[in-house]
Amino acid sequence: MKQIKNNIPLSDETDFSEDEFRLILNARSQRITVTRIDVLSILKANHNPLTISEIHENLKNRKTDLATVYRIIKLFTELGIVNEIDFKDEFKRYELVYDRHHHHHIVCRKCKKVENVETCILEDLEKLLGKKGYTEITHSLEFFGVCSECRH
Amino acid sequence: MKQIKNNIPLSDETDFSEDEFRLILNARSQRITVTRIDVLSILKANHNPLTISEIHENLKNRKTDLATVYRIIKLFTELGIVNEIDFKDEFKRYELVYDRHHHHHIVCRKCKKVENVETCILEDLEKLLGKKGYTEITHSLEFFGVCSECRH
DNA sequence: ATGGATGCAAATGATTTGCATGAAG
DNA sequence: CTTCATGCAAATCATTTGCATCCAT
Repeated sequence: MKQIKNNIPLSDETDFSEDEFRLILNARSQRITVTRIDVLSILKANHNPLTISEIHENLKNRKTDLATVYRIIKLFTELGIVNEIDFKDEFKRYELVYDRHHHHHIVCRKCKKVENVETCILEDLEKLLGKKGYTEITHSLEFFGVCSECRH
Repeated sequence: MKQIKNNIPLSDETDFSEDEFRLILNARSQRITVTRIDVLSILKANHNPLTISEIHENLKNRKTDLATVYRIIKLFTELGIVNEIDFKDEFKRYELVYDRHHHHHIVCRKCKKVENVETCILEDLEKLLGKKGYTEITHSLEFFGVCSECRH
């Protein structure tokens, strides 16, 4: 499923508004449910990549099944609402596509703290790959290190 | 386990020689077995990231258990002989650290062909992160696209 | 009303582990 | 001969799926 976000009028906010979210779901005939809105809120409240079980824990005031979280996150990923991030962990993490601009992460190897890295020197590289004949190029980039607090 | 490759005299080849391999294993009191040497050869013969089961298939003239392949690859990764690569697939892939210089990949989304991307504009970025207080910084970078043969 | 979303339980599939045996040093 | 690597089978664990029920439209 292709991202459709670009076909939807976007607000000036850096976050998805709930209205925008509703538009995206409607455009794909996806129902707006309490659980889906809850997951959106959790992602909005945590500007950090979350694992499936972290999202699930945040939902546990209401009784939501893990399978449902998997299904919702899969849907959100297909709709371009969420980015899947691999930190070479055992778990995938998911982050709201809350910035309209691309960014990356640096993860502390010890405390697992995540900070954003805003940059796009990679655009040139993608152009280079375009010349090699590739189309629809995307990339994923993660940094790993030990943060100042963890370095004793 | 830290990479120890830097403590070992390196040949001028771009590939690990078998001697070098033996030195690395010896330095860590790891035994040199037929299966381990076979896995090394398979990785040397395929300068493309391989999945565990691809490695296993290459071994199936001799009867090697999948669990053994997992164990060997885990060891090789810890020894710095092999890099683990995530292509947002369902499978992890492993590639011999055959170049002494860092490189990345571009993967065709359709035929899964892998090409190397030689570059290191990222060194500047790592310096930047160093100023932020991070140490022991590494990164992982993958590109995804559709190659010219797959674009009809 | 009707089809899609969810809960529940069972299945799947990659990866790991315990244990007995065989091979490397 | 002693320790560690391997084969085998079972366990583990994240993720997926089938089905009945519930809820959004």
